[in-house]
Amino acid sequence: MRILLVEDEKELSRALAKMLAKEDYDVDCVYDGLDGLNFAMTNMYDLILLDIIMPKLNGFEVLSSIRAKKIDTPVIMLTALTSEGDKVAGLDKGADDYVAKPFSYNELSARIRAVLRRKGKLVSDNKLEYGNASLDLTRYSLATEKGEINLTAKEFELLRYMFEYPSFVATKEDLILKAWGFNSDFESNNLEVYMSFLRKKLLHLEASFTIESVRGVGYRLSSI
Amino acid sequence: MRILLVEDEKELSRALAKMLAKEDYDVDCVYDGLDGLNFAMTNMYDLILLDIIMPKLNGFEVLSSIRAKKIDTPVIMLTALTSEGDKVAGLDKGADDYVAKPFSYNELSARIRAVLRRKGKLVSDNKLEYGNASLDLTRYSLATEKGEINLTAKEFELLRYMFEYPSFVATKEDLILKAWGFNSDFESNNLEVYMSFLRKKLLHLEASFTIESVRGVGYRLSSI
DNA sequence: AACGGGCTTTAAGATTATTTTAAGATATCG
DNA sequence: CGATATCTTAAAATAATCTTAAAGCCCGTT
Repeated sequence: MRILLVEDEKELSRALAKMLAKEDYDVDCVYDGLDGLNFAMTNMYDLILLDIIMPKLNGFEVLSSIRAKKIDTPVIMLTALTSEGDKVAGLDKGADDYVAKPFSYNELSARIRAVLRRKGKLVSDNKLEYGNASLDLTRYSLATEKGEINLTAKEFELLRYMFEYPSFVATKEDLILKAWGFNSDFESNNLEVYMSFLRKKLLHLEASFTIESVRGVGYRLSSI
Repeated sequence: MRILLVEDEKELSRALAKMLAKEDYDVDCVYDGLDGLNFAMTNMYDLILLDIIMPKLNGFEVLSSIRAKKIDTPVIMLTALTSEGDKVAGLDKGADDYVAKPFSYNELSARIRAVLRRKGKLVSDNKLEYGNASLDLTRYSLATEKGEINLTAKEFELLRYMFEYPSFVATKEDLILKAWGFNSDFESNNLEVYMSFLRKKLLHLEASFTIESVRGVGYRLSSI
């Protein structure tokens, strides 16, 4: 999941980014409202974390602008303001949730999952869905109406990435990066072997979709 | 997309050009403000990356001059100056964004996309449109109201180039360069074969335009 | 320290999609 | 009408990907 973090306190920003990365979110950080607005406009994020008190444009202004442009990316406001009035103002302008500083990381994490779930990006607290299948992020398993099957670590990372960005072609580079990490100058056909494993499991579960290969580029999910 | 890079530090320039090329931008490099201004005046770029501290004319001067001539190509200023004052000055003079050195490549890349999108050069983050068709850069596919069809790597590169510069005649040399790379002294009719493939797919999708051939020169998109 | 089980990697041959070649058909221009 | 350029199609060549089996590795257990 891609998260845009708009927060002018650099230290807090860095700490949050690190923790979010640890939970496998892909995070972009910007440090003022104007950049926040510009980045939000690319419409490529699954969630925006938006501070209120910031230079140039405050969080409320950013929120109003992006909603005015019909960008419906979910937004969680982060703020030191604790009054109920401000909270209501934010929700009125189209925020999806509101977290008062100081907050615990666990609280933020839970609220992020809650919002993603409400917006249909996550199914239940820790599941991703595509077609008739559901990928359980806590159990490393994949299920359809035909049953549940366990995935190995590599299978899981690969499928998870494709489930998170189901409309994209996942490039081979990105997939290798996700499952094997940085300097994996793969001259082997390992990725292909794993795609074969996954396809076999999808077939076995009678999934309503397949993994298509896009020659020279990567793989994509595609409904049958 | 065509980018003009005006940057006097040759090493940085070369590194940036390489990375931008990897993301399929067409980059022209110049190394001082005067050349920057001259090239910008051709009005053929989708974006200008403009250093501030440069020989002959500095970035602010270049920017003022091109805006005075009603050239509205988007401009992103690149600079070592970190003061807010300079940033504001640049934005006041008509810059569209401002990136402080040192910057990460990801940041620049995201800002470029944000600017192109704001300026209407990109439809959403990763689609190009022409007539009733939309070329999805993340899916390597082409869609109209009749459906979606997958493109092979070569088909995609060729059509992408024509979608990016729809008002121009794409010369055969440029198209071959894009799809096959440098030393492709093509004596074959490969390009024509691919144009035939593409026309067949456009017909199948009931596209509102065709690929016209311009005898002796190349091809152009043309509404029916 | 040896064993076993599951996961991961390697390797090789089979398969398939893409790309290239080639040749005849069709169009354009002076 | 020739001469030249382009179009279309099918078949051949190429290169990417698939699949399978076996080998290697890691980790917990004995």
